[in-house]
Amino acid sequence: MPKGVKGDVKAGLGAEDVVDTALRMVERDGAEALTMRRLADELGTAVTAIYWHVGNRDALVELLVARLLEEMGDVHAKGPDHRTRVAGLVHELRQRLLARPHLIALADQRGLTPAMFQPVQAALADELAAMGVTGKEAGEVIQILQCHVVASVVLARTLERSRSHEGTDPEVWDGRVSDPALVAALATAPDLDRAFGLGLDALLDRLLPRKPERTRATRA
Amino acid sequence: MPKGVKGDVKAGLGAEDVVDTALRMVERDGAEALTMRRLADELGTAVTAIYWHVGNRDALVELLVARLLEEMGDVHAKGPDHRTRVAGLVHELRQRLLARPHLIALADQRGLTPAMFQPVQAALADELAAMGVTGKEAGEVIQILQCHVVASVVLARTLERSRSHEGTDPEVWDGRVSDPALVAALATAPDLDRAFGLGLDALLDRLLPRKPERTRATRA
DNA sequence: ACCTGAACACCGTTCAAGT
DNA sequence: ACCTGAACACCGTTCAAGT
Repeated sequence: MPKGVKGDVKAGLGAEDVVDTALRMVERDGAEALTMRRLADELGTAVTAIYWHVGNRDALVELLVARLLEEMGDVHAKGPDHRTRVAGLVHELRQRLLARPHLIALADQRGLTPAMFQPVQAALADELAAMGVTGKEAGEVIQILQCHVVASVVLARTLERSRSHEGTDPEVWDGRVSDPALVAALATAPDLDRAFGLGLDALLDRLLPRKPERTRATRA
Repeated sequence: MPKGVKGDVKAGLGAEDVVDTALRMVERDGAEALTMRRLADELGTAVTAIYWHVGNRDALVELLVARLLEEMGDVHAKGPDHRTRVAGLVHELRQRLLARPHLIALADQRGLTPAMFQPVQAALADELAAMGVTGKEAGEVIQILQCHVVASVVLARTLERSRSHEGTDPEVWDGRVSDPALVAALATAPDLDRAFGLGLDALLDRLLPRKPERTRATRA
C-alpha cells in the first residue's frame, strides 16, 4: 500500500488528479494549451505544486500519453482469414490513433511516437505466427506495417495544421504542365484514407506468404 | 552615424540578411534555437528591428522554408524506362528532403509541409504523361507517391527525436509472446529506408500501367 | 509530506519615440 | 524609412520558506 486511503477526497491532490485535469484541458483546448500555469489555475493550486507531484512538464506529458494509450484498449483480430485479420488490425490501429489527435500531438511533442506502436504488436505477432511467419522475419513485417500506420497518422496531423495553404499554388505550373484536370486534382487535398488503404494492400501482397491453394477468395 | 559598417554596402540590413543569418543559426543550432532575441543578438541589432523587415516569426520561417526549397534545386528523371524514372524521382525527392532536416523541422513548425511536395510534381507529371497517365488519374498517382515520401520523411524526423526510448520496452511482452527473435527484432529501430523502398515498389506495381509484354498471372 | 510566493531566465510582440 | 528601449503578457523551473 503506497499511500493515501480511499474514500475522502480531502485536501491533497495527487498525480492522478493532475493528469485528469491536464487531460481534460488538452481535450478541450488542444495540446498547445497545456501549460503549467494554466493547469495550476484549473487545479486551483500554485504552479509549483504540480512540480512536486509530477516532476516537470515532460514527465506530465509522458503520463498523459500513457493514460491515453491505455484508454485505447486492446485491438483484437476479426475476419475469416489471416490476411483480412492482419489488415483489420492495422486499419483498426490507425483508426484509433486518428480518433485521438491529442495523443498524437502529445507524443509528437515529447518524442514518444514509438509508444503508439505497441497496442497491436502482440495481436499482429499472433496472427503472423498462425501464418507461419515468426522470429526476425515477423519482427520486420510488424515494423513495416507499423511504419505505414504511424507515417500515415503523423502525415495526417501535419497536413491538418496547414489548412491555410490548401494544395499546390497553381502559379507554380505556369508553362510547365498544361493539363487542367491534373492541376485541379493536385489542388485538392490528398485522400489519405485511400492512400493508406492502397499502400497497405500493396504491402500485404508483398509481405504475407501466399496461400498455396488459391489467392482469389471466392470460395464458399 | 556611429553605426559601424564594413564595405560600401548600405548600412541597413534587409530581409535578405535576416534570412541569411537565421538560416545559419538554424543549420548550426537546430530549428528550436531560432529565436527572435537570439537572432537579434547574432545580427547585432535590437529585436524589434527584425519585426520591421520581416513582420513576425511565422513570416520569417516561411521565408526560410522558401529559401531552403529553392536551394534544393530541380529534380530530373534518369533511367532506361518510365517505371525506373518515376521511382528515381521519388527516391531522389525523399533523399533531398532527408538531407535537409532543418527544412522539415521548419515546415513542420509552421504547417508548410505541402510546400515540400512541389519540387517533383512537374517531373512526375511529364513522366506519367509519357506513360499515358494524365488528368485526374495522374493527379491521384502523384499525390499518393508524394504522401508516401512525405510520410516517410516526417516519420523519420519523429523517430529521430525519440532516440532515448529505443524500440519497444521488452517488459510489455511478459507472457504474451514467447518468440525471442521476434522480440529482439522489434527492439531494433525500424529500417525506414527498407520500409520506404518496399512500399514504393508495391505502390508502383499498383499505380503504373503494366507494360503489355509483362503480363503476369493476370488473365482476363 | 505537501504547498506557497518570489525570483530567474527565457519567450513573441507592440508601440511611442528617436534619427 | 529605419531602428531603439521600455513594456506587456506570457513561458518552464528552482528554491527557500511555510505548514
